[in-house]
Amino acid sequence: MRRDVFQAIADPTRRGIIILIATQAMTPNALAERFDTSRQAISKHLRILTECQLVKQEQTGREIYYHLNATKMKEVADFIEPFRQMWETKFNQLDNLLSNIKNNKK
Amino acid sequence: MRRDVFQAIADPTRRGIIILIATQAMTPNALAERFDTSRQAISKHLRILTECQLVKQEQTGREIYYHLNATKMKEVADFIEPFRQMWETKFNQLDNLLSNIKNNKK
DNA sequence: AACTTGCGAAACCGAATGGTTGCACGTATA
DNA sequence: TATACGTGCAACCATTCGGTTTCGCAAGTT
Repeated sequence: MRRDVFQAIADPTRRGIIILIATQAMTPNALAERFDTSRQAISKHLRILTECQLVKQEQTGREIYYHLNATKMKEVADFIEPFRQMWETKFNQLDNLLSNIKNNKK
Repeated sequence: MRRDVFQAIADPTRRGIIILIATQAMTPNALAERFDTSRQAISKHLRILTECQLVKQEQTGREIYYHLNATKMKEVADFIEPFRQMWETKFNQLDNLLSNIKNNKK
């Protein structure tokens, strides 16, 4: 099935998985211990993350280590980035407002 | 209902709405003309965007203009940002690899 | 060879999603 | 006042989602 990165990160458990494997690759069993769900449920999340290429598999023996493919995260960053100016200039406007109030009080 | 920004941007139509109203506030009717769905469907999307505070309403007469609240987008940026180094250093490694090959050929 | 371990896939289930149609209500206009 | 317009809301529907339980299979272990 055609998967979408935005849909993949919509689920909080999947965001948790992403954060966990960012620093170190992990197996489904190891991941399942960190969440309050079954291994199979984690496996389904990993399937979704794999389908949209947010995650890569690396099999060693009967264990499968899941790595993060951070490059794919760039798609989200590209969507967000155009709006960065908007919220940062908003803070600047607030700063200006505050400094104006400060100057008036003098 | 408790809404989540990540879930809000998971839908492509909602991302389209966000992009459209980023530059200029728009009414539901005006938005509906830009998509291949009914006005009511757009209205439901706007409700979801409003509930997670990605969007603000401004009523003038019988028209309601929807503005983007870009500040809320920062929540997504905060999640993405820690991974930026990972994909950027990956590009750097590729650059190093390429320059090494180039040097060896000399 | 028999057993255990780690894993994915399939079947099933309740809840949520995204869409539609029909309606109600306030606001402008004739 | 009667009519048209802009909008949100409720009811309904097919599909998807996230979870569980059960199973099959390959890889180690005894």
